[in-house]
This record gives sequence, C-alpha cells and structure tokens, in this order.
Amino acid sequence: MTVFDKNASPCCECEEIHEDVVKKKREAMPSEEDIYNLSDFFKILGDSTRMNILFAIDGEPMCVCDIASLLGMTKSAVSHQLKVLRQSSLITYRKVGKNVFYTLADDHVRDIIEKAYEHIKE
Amino acid sequence: MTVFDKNASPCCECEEIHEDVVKKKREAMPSEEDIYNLSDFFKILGDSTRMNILFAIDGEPMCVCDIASLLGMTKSAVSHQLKVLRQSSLITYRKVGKNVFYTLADDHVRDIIEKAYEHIKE
DNA sequence: CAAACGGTTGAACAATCATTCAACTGTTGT
DNA sequence: ACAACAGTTGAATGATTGTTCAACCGTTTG
Repeated sequence: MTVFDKNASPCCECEEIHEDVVKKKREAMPSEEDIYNLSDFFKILGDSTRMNILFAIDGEPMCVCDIASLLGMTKSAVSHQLKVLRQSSLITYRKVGKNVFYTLADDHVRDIIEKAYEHIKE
Repeated sequence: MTVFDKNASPCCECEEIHEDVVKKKREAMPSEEDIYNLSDFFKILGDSTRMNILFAIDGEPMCVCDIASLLGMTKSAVSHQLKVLRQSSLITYRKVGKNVFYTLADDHVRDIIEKAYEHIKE
C-alpha cells in the first residue's frame, strides 16, 4: 500500500500498489530480447502491402514484375518490401534468368496468418 | 511476353510477364478489407510496449499503476497503449474503486502469440 | 557491343505513431 | 469539503517507416 523503494523503478512516477503481484509478474515475464523479437516479427506482418505480397506468393511463386502488376504498385515499392520480408526470413527466392521468383519460406508463417485470419472473421 | 493492356494496372510501370498467373492469383486473393483488417491486427501486436503489457496482464489482472511500475514507464504512456489494445478488443477491464484492472480478452490472442513465440525460438 | 528489361538500392519526402507533458475526471479517506 | 491518488486524454514532439524518384547492376536479345 505504501512506497518503500523508489529506485526499483526509476521511470515510474506512481506508487506501487501491489508489490507482490508486480514481483510475481516480473519473474514470469519473458526476456526483453524475446519480447523485442516477438513484436518485431508481428511488425513485419503489420503492413497491408506486405500482407498482400505474402498472400500473392503463397502457393505458386511469383516474380517481382507480376507482384507489382497484381497489386498495382511500382516494382521499386514491391522490391523494398520484399527486402524486408527476406531479411526476416519469411520468404525465399529463386533466380531464373532476368526474373526473381519469390515464395513463402515455410508453413509456420502461413499457420499464424491463418489463425489470425480466423480470429478477425467473427 | 508482351503488353496488351496498360490500363489494366495503371500504377504499374512494368510489362506483365505471366498474365495467366496474375489472373489466377488475383482471383485467389482475399478481399482488400480482410487484408487491411488482418495487417491492422498484427500492427497492434507489432510494438514491444504493447507486447510487454499483454504478457503482464496474462493470467492475473493488473492495474495501470502496477503495469507502469513493472515496465518502468509512466502511467500515461501505459494508458495510451491500453487504449489501443482496448479499441482492438484484445483486452478487457474491470473497475474496482480507484483502480482499473486489465486482462486478456480471450484465448485466441494468446494462442497466436504463443505460436509466434515458438516460431522465433528456433 | 549496345539496347531493353527485371530487379535492386539509397536518398528524400510524407505520413504514421509512441512517448512526454500538462490538464483533467472520478474515487477514496480525512 | 478538501487533499491525495488512479487513471484518462489531447496536443506537441521526435522517431520510425512506406513510397517515390533516380540511378544503378545483371541478364538477355538483336
């Protein structure tokens, strides 16, 4: 009910109401790094252009030009987002002549998207 | 291999390489609204502060003051993010006197986060 | 070799968004 | 009624980020 140690949480201006709860929760929390990586993963999926691309290249691979045509975007804009998806290992690519064909890296991501899709559909 | 209808994709400066593929993909795509809602859902999870809050209020409910103390943030910053989570129906709250206790709205979200957590842990 | 095309990249710009700050509401306790 | 505290809120600020634009690389074709 009262404050004992202000230094324990330097950035918080408020009194600690339930110290026991806070302590228990703190021990149960994932590491800062895990939470950062997790939110970073969701951040990649949190853009409609990237989501469009992921649905587009699901199943049959597509080249950049076709993706751009399908989504009504410039090749540059698509390529930039493909780079983001590549760096997060969500997609893979295969070079064939002048073309680069992209597709989903694994089924993991597809499962997560599907589960979220079901969630918003209710 | 050649361009027949530039007007079909006004924003795309490139030639349509595989028209059949693009057409097939276009028909298989979810609606624009679905994709927008889906990416919007992930966008909410795509912030480390909100992810921290979700883990904190998982299980036992927590009041704003305790969450702020746990995360070393101001009540204001926490409250702003709680509002975002509330508006997306990811969390619920219960008023008890001066305090407001927040907790996860349902198990759906927990499942999705857990699946993503497993995914980044490999 | 040179032109054409698919794709990538970096800088610049515009829009989005998280945090801070200050003021405010509502409840509790004296 | 008044002081104290939990929580909310709107405006301002700073950081992040998606798209555009222009230049570039690599491969193919005439």
